[in-house]
Amino acid sequence: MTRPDRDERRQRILAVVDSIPHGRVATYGQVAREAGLGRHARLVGKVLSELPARTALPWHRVVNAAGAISPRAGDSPSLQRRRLAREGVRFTTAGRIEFARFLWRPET
DNA sequence: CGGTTGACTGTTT
DNA sequence: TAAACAGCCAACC
Repeated sequence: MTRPDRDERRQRILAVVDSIPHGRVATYGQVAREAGLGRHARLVGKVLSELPARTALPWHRVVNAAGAISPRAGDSPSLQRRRLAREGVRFTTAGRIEFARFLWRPET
C-alpha cells in the first residue's frame, strides 16, 4: 500500500474530526492516530488552521493533550471555549477540560 | 539538499 | 502545578 499523499491525509483528518460526537473532545494526537497517521499531531493542527472560517466541521472539539485550548497565532481561543461550553463541556478553574468526563472514546 | 516552522506531546526540572 | 526541554515530522522556502 502506497503512502497516503497530502490530500488524502488531509481528508482522513477532516473525516475523523467530523466524527467527534457532540459534547466530547479529542486531542490532536488522538485524531492523528484515528486517521492512521501515527505521530502527526502537529499536522492535525496545521490542517485545522487552514479551515475556512465558516466550515461546518466541529474543529472546536479538538484540544491539546493537557486538556486545554492550544494558543494560536491569530485570534483568541474564546470562540472555541464558548462553543464547547454550549455543548456542555465544562472547564476547571485552571481552564482545563476533565478528560475523565469529556474525552471522546471511539469504540473498536 | 538543508534549515525553519508549528492549533503537538511526553519527560524532566 | 507549571515551565522548560527534547523529540517529533510534514510542509515550506
